[in-house]
This record gives sequence, C-alpha cells and structure tokens, in this order.
Amino acid sequence: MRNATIRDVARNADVSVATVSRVFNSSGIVSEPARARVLAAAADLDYVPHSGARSLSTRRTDTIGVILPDLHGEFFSELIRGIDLATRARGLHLLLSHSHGDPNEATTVLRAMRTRVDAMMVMSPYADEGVLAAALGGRTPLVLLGSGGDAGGHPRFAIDNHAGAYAMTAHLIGAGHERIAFVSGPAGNIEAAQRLAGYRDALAAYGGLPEQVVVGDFSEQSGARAAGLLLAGPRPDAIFAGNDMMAIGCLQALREAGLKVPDDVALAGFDDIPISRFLDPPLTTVDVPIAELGRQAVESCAEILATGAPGASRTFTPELVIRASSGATYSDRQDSRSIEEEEART
Amino acid sequence: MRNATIRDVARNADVSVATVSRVFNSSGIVSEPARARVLAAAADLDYVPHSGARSLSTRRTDTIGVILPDLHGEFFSELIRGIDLATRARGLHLLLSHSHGDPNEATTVLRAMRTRVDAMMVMSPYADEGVLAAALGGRTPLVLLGSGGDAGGHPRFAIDNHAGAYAMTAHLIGAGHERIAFVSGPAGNIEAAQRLAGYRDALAAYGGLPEQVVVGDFSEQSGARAAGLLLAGPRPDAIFAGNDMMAIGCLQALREAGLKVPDDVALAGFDDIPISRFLDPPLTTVDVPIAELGRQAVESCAEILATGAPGASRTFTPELVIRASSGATYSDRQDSRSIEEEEART
DNA sequence: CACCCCGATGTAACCGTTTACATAAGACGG
DNA sequence: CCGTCTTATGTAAACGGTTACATCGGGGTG
Repeated sequence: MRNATIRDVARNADVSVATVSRVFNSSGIVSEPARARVLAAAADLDYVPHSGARSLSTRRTDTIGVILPDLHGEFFSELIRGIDLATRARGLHLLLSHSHGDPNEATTVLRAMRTRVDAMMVMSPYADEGVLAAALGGRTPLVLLGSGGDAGGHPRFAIDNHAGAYAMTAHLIGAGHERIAFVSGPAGNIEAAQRLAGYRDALAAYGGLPEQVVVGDFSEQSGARAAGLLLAGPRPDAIFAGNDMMAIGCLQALREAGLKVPDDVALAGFDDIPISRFLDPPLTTVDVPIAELGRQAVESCAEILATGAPGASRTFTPELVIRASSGATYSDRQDSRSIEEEEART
Repeated sequence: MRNATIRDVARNADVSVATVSRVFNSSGIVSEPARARVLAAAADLDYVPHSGARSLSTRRTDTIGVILPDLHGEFFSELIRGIDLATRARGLHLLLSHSHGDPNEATTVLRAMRTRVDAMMVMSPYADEGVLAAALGGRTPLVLLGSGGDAGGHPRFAIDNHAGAYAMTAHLIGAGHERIAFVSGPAGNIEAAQRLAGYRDALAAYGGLPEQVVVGDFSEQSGARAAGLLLAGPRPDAIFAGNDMMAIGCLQALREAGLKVPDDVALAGFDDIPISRFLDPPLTTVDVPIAELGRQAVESCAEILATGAPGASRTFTPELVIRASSGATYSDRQDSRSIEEEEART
C-alpha cells in the first residue's frame, strides 16, 4: 500500500489539495469546518507530507548538516548535544557526519551533504576553509566551529585558546612553578597552535621563564609518551597539557614513575571534559562552554536562513577551573568569568 | 543564480536528461564520448543532483534516522561513532535526534523523521515499542537498540545485561565478598531491571547471599546518594553499581566518608566507559561493545533495505573487566570472551 | 441595482529527478 | 534490399508537494 498523499487527503476531506496544503503550513485562510475535515482525513490516513516533494517545491530541507573532525570522546558528545538541542528547538533536523580530521574527506562529505541541507556547520581545525566553501558551491550558508584558518567571511564560533592557555600558564606561575613544560597538540592543528602561543606569551610576559615543549596529538597515549620524554631530562615543576586527554596520559606516566601530583610535579589540562574532576587528583583545567558554542552556532545558522544576513562570529573566552592537580594553595574556583566578545563580521 | 539542474547539464553536454541521469546512476548504457561530455559539463556547472527530487522519484532517501534517549556522555558518543562509521561505509546519511528518554517525545520525533529516512534505529529503554512502530505507520523499517519491551518482530541489537550483572556478581563473590549491595538504575528502565535480575540470580545461585538494593537513576549524583544510604546501615563488603557513572558517585561518597576502596569496600560498575580505567582505583566493570553494536545495527538496516527481509536480532554478551576496585587478588583480565549469539527473529 | 471587496476555495503550473517506452542507426543474415 | 537485432539515445509521464492566479458567492455602499 502506498503512503497517503496530499491528494488522498484532499479527496477524503472533500477539498482541494491547495486547502490541505494551507492547513499543513498554517498559511492562507481556511474555514474552520474545512480545516477540521482535513485534519480528520489526515489522521485517518496517517498522512505525513513527503519531505522530498516539499523540499523540491520550497527549496528548503529544514535540515542542518554538521561535520566534525571526529566523534570520539566527551568533547564531541557535548558539542552534538548542544547542537541537537538547538536544532530541535527550531524544528530543524540534524544530519551528522565526520571527516576523520582529514580536509579532503571533509570536502567529499560536504559535497554529498550539500543538497540535503539548508546550511552547514563544519569543524575543521586544519586550516583552509576556502576549500570547504568551494565544495559548497557558494550557495549553502556555512558556519565554522572552532578555530581555523581564514574564515573567508563565514561566521565562526570558537574558543579563545590563546587566552585560556595564557591564563592557565599565569596560574601555574602564580602557584610558584618556574619550570613549566607544555605538551602541545599536533602540528598543523590551529587550536593547538593557539594554545601553544598562549603558553609562550605568558612565559614571556612573566619575566621570560624558560619554555619546554613536547608535541603530542591530543590522544591519551601521546600524553603518556610526552611525560616520559619530559621525565628523561631535568624534571619540570609543572606540566601543562594541551588538552585533558593528554593530561590523563601524563598522569598515568607520572604515577608509574612514582611521582606524586601535584607535590612532585603539578599538572594542568585544557577542555574540562567531565572526566577531569574525577581524576585523582582532580585536574586543574580550562573550561570550554562547548554545548553552548554548538547551540549558538545553530542559532546563527537559523538566523542566516531567516534573514539572509551574513551573521556574526563569536569567540568564547574560556574559564579557568582550578582543582588540586596544579598545586595551588587555594582551591576555590578563580573568578575569570566567561566574557564573550561579539565580533563584527569581516 | 539557480543551482544547475540536470537539464542544464544535458543542454551543455548536448545530450538528453536521460543520458545524464544514466551517467550519474551508472545505470543503462552510455557511449564513452557522451559520458565524458556529461561529466565535463557537470563539473563545469558544479552540478549536484537535487536529493529531494531524487527521493521523490525513487522513494529512497539513502538516510537512516537514529533516535537515542540522550546524547550525554561517552556511552552515546561511542554509539554514534559506531553508527556513523557504518553509515558512511555504506554511502548512507545519518539523521540524528534524541528523545530526552521520554517515549512520547520519541513518538513525536519519529513522526517528524519518518518521511526523511529509509529506516529508523531507536533506543528506548522504556518499554512499549509498539507505540514506536505505530508512529512509523508500519512502512519504515525499524531496528531497536538496547533492551526494551516486546520487539514486535523488529530486529533488536542489545546487550545481555543479565549475563553481565550475573558474571560481575559472581566475580565479587569469588573475590570473597559476602555482603554485596546493588545500586540499581531507575524503575521502569528495562536495562536496569535486567541488571538487577542478574545480580539477584547470582546471589541466589551462590547459596542465597543476602541482597541489598538501592535505586538510583544512572546519574553520578544518584550514585553518591545511594552510597550514603548504604553506609548509614551495616557496611557492605562490596557495592555493585548498575552503571559506571553511579559507581563514580559511590567512589566520591566513599572517599568522603574516609573509606578505602577496595580495602574497606569493594566497588564495581557496568559499561566500561573510558573514564573507568583512569579512576583511582581503576574500576572493575563490565565492558559493552557499544560502537560495534551500533555498527551492526546499521548493517542490519542496510540489509533490510536491500533484501526486504526482516533481519536478525543479536545479543552481545559483555565482558568482565577486572581492575583494582573490586579487591580481587588477581588483576588480569578474566577470559570471558565476547560470545555472541545469533537469534532467530521472533 | 450595479459595483466592489473580501473571504474561501479550486486549478494547474512548476520544482528536478528517474525510467518505461519509443526511436534511430548500423550490422548482419538471408 | 529488406526484416531483425543491437546499441545508444531521446521523449514524456510520473513522483508529491506549493503557490500564483482565477473563481465564486455574498455583503456592504453609493
């Protein structure tokens, strides 16, 4: 048996298809009795408008496409949660995929998605958003998530990685640490580069403390490896890992080396993933309002779609979360409240 | 400027729309020169077929809809990851939403999705899948994720919660614990009920050890509350939490009460979320192959779509992961390898 | 009473594909 | 030299909505 179509409903309700359509779109004027008959017939036939036909006719899909570099871990599940809440609130659908962090793959996925969505949200920390925009053919609105290369005029919702890393480094210095090592994210990753720069600038600003950098890849294993490397030389007072997963890896390695955190070596991370506060010791880190970022990015998409206007970018200033691992004498939450800056579109 | 249509491509390539369509669907026979002209024209115009029009014509969307009760935490991000990998491998798209765990909301979401997808995958631990199937109008294939009520003939991919809880309880008994308390998931949740039953059956099988059950809601806070309640009475030898998040809550509460895990009280969880092995002590738990479950559920969908056949269900037997928190004298991984059972469809 | 306006509804063109069927052009055997 | 059989291509009718425009029946106004 075929699905019921608008013509079936029209016939059963003894009206024209136009009237049925008007009822379902709350557009135009329909008399009360006609509306009631239509709704009854639709319920009776279990009619649901065919989204393909509708999108063919209206040139809208009511769907937002999201491409993330990865789907692994709590960071992304938080982001997806924020995005899903916002799309739902707006009656939009969410088409999801990931790109294995590979820009070429992102392009492929983008092309496959582009006729199915009204707008795209992409997180691609590996520069060159020009390629992405090109893959969209310039017709589908694009909103960027997280830091990256030149936004090319597209709205971007990102974290101020530099400010976060700077604040954390300052905190570690304030706690009395002098030899502060940094475990960086992978080369080419722009978020990683920004965090590294924040660390360096803070060291420089506080009297030129010596820097020591080991490169990881944001994974737990690379964090453990990095800690191993750092312990091979003269022991640092503190290790600042470029994200929490690497901090966890460091923690494991330090524990295995028989060192106490924070007494022997202090430790800090970045992201404030939910695990962090359950570690022993609880991890000092930088809190990133990730679900909120996703939510606002969706709002931005919706606004672009509604108004056609290009939409504003926004950078979220993250918040320091001080816990036991950094060896600060005070343990309350430092009050660097989330200051958000509105930027004019370039 | 309009997006290019198949007619634009046909005109530029000096062929008919049928030929263009044949090229893009690798169907029918097209001469080499014609194919080349079509591809050139398409590339030139940046042509991408309109998915709405295509789905109108073919009655397919190449999309699978997924509804989860929640998107919070690592459990779901793992599941989504598994699902996404499989859909991608099959050239399918993934439309995602969640239902706040509410069956009514699940129904609403289902209705909104049903014309946009070829098949639905739903995780709804609150019984009554009949409602879900009804919301689909019986035309869209449905695959169930996780345990629930009567599957009504739909394939289901689930964990053997009973076996997992039974094995864990047996392990705790084997480690010498006698007063073993259980922190259950919420009433009405079928997965929770199955785990509780596994715990009870194991106690009974091992000489009728006394049971002690506190009800939580799978959240960390409820775990802490439950531990508080348990410590108010005579102290149990071991606490078996119905999932890892509650185990974490217990761990916090026990620590605050000045008790050592596992020396004063042993602790175990369920799910083996990635956090678990980073806790102090690392948590003994039950590993659930969640990404794999998602992957196979997608394969099942794809098979149903390809063959029209109803598809088989599958129950995954989870694996015990023994770490320090359970106070077992041996610490190696018990060899209860993942035995998977194929079930005939009901 | 002629006219206009307005609310309610219907008609039919259009959105961009796929595909059944028709057609055309050679090749080939008789 | 004419059917017949391939191979390659074109024509046009769906698919199921939306919506511009036409129509129609009253009610008010001059």
